[in-house]
Formats: sequence, C-alpha cells, structure tokens
Amino acid sequence: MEIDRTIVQSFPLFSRLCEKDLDSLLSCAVLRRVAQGDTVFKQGESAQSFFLLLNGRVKIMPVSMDGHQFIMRLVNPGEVFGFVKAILRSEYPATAQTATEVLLLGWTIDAWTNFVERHAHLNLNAMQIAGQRLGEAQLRIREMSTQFVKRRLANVVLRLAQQAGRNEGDGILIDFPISRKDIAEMTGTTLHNVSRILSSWEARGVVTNGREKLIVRDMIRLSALANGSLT
Amino acid sequence: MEIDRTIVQSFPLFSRLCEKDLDSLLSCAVLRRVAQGDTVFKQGESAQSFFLLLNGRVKIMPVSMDGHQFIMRLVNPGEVFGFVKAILRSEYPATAQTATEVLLLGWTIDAWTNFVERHAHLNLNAMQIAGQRLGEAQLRIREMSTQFVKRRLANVVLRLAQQAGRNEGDGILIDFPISRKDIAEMTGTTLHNVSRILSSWEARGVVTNGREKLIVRDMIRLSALANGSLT
DNA sequence: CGCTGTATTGACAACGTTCAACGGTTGTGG
DNA sequence: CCACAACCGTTGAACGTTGTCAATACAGCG
Repeated sequence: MEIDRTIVQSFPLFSRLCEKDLDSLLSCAVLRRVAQGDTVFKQGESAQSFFLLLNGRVKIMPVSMDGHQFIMRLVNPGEVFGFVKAILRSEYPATAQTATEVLLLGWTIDAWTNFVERHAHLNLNAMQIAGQRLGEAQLRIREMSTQFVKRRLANVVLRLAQQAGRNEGDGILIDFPISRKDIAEMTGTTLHNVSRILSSWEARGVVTNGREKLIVRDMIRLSALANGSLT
Repeated sequence: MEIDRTIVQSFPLFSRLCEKDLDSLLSCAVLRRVAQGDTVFKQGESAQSFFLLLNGRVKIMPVSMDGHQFIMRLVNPGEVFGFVKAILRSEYPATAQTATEVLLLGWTIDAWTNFVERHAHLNLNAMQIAGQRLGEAQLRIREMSTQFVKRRLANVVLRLAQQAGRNEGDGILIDFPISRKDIAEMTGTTLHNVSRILSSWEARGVVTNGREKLIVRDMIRLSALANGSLT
C-alpha cells in the first residue's frame, strides 16, 4: 500500500527529514488497520513498537485496580502514541483502544533506534514530543486541582472542538462518535453530570447534543466558560 | 568549593560517566546557595539553565491567572529541575521556590548540549528523566480524577514519607518544614480540609501533627488509606 | 418487538469549600 | 521581658457542588 509521503513529512516527529531518509524510514514501517472498538496495544504488554495515527481516533486508557475507567489522552491523526514508553523499553502503562476505525503506521523500537543513530537530530524531536506530553499533563493536573467540573468540562469540549472539530457552517461538529461516558472519563466526573451540564448549555445555545454526537454552536461563550469568566 | 563526586555520580542523570568526564562536567557547573523562601527561577523566564538539587527541598509552583496557587512537584536531593524545559529552550512554566535553605548545581543549556555531543548516551538518560516526570504526572491525573480527597491526601503523605522521610524509630518524620497549606496545594484541596483529615488520622494513631511538622506513625494503615482498602 | 446501550432528569445524600471565630506559637520591637 | 503582630493551625456551621440511586425515554439492531 502506498503512503502519501508529504503528509507523513508534515508530522512533528519527522520534520527536517529529506525524501530519501523518509523513504527508508517508511520502508520499515508496518501499515495496520484496526476496527472500531479494538485495541492497538494493552496495558502491561512490553512496549516493543510505537505508532503513528494516520486516520481516526484512539483513546489511551489506563485501567486502575479499583475498576475506575478513564481516558488519559485522545490521539488525533498525525500524533504518535506509545512512543515515550517504547523508547524507554518499558511496558505500556495504558491500553490503546480505537474510537473509530483507524489506519496507523507502526515501527519497532529497534528499527527506530537504528535509524536515530544516523540522524541524531531526531533525538531533539523525540524530546519535544515528550516535553509536549508533559506540558499537557501538567496543564490537566492544574485544571483538576483548582477548577469545578463545569469549567473542566468546558476546557475538555474546547480542546475537542479545536483538535477534532469539523466546521459545518452553523457549528463545529466533533468529528467522531463520542459518548457522554467518554466525555465524563476525560473530565474526571460522571456521565450524569456531563449530561446535566451539556443540557444546560444546550438551553443557552452554546452546544447541540445528540446520541454520541456533539456540536459546538458558540465558541466565544464556550471559551468564556473555560477560562472562568462566565458561569 | 569541593563537590563530592561519588554523590553526584550516583544521580540518575549522570550514571555511566567515567571520572574524567564527570570532572569536566562539574568544572562547568555553578554552585549556588539559596536561602529558604527565595526563588531559583521564576515562571516565564527563558530557561537557560537547569539545576541539580544537592541539599534541601524545592517547590515547583505554577501560578495561574485566577490566583489559585498550587505545588506541581516537590524536588528532592539528587533530582534535576528545570531540565526538560531547558533542553527544549522554552520558558520555565513554573516558579521554583525553596522550602528550606538549599545547595544546588546549575548548568547552562549550552554547556550541556556541548557535553552531550561527546556523550550521546546521555540523551537516553535525559529521555528517562522526561519519561519519569510524565509517568508521575499521569499517575497524579488518575488520582485527581477518580479519588476522594481523603485518599489523595493519603497518597501525598505516603509519597512524602517515602521521598522526604527520616526514620525516627517511633515514626517517620517529614524532613523539612511543611505547612498545611503546602500539603493542601499538593493535594488539590483547602488547608481546612487537610487539617480536619490529619486530625482524624491523628486520633486514630496514623500520624502525629505539629506546627509545620508531620510524623507518620503507621505506614501500614496509611498505605491502606492510600489504596482505598480503608476509609 | 423485545433487547441493549445511550441519554435525560429528579430526589437525595455525601462531600468539600467557604465563612467565621478562636487558640497557640513565633518573632519583633519597645 | 513583655506586648503585640503575624502566621499557623483547629474547629464549627452553613452553603454549594457533586456523586449516587432510581426511573424513564429513546435509538439501533437482531
């Protein structure tokens, strides 16, 4: 199967690679299709590969011993996942489950380290990925420590609209099926609360709700809700 | 001033360096003493240096626009801080304030990158630092999303005891002055709540409280509180 | 047409924060 | 050495937020 190289080249991890190098990197990648709801890897497996998401969405979900589910990260097209853990040759700390049918490229960590030896500047790219994840994680910790559920939810929906939104003229549709439970697990609350709050926002014209569907109608007011200047 | 090289060598970032290399690295480090309550760097400054804490404790505190204070990380002796951001040549995302008088070593990022060019394996060490921070951050997110304040507090105190505890025979003393406000800002709650919960634990013989002081008397029961098998 | 998974809503209880008052300790300056 | 201020900690009460329980509705699917 043929991959569009210009697309892959535009992804942060591979920036500043020449065509030849990109070819050799792509030649040792494995293309994989995964159906909706299946898992790419499972928590606890040894991290021998990492993945680049070409298409669709993937949920990164640690499972805790006390049964509480939640979603650590939502992977959008063009992002890598399983990357940091693979470099460190440890175990995946979470399960990667698809939210849609997805298309992805996989590399073994051996192939990658091999390649990096000849392209040392990729170390910096890798560090940038790790740094970005760390920044996102710390931002989220701050939100969880200091903000009420309403505001956290506004931030989650805002990010969804920015990263997974498709402009439909009269609003921004979240571009994959997402349930209240999913949103609750991204926000750190219950689906009941999410339902209540989204309903109240719908009454005020900020969003439109549907079954596994969410449309943002008023980004301005949503932003205001997210930064606390509106309740 | 003379630094004990065997101590520095035992720190993760510098593992697998020979004596000679260690000397050359130490020769371009700056030793610095900072008084209790002063700041090592401030949020928003461009990250031109990173630091290795030799002695004392440092609090990493992002400040949000809405005034909410909190403590993102507590740095223990032997740990580096400001490291990831310095490598990425961005701005410090938080303020580093000392909880005690501290002694630390500082390197400019230029000296570091220079040194890394001749010791490529340090890239992996750096990645390990970043990976560890990321893991800690994600663990904390999970705690904040799914656990009640009591249990989160138990986890915070447990970590304090493990990382900053000194065994006193009849209990484990947290080895630096820490206020209820500090603990609250590490847990994501108010000092009132911390006071209440710690008082109830004191009544049950789990801890002993004092002014800017905390002694863990019963690690077993504290662990049970932390993993939810006890309320 | 019943089954399953998703969503909405109300009532209620539990939890946590805010407000307020008070007591104790430390440090300072007269 | 004492008075005083500043800071830290504790505790109670009221309030608001959030989670839990329960009932219902609705859509997709065999």
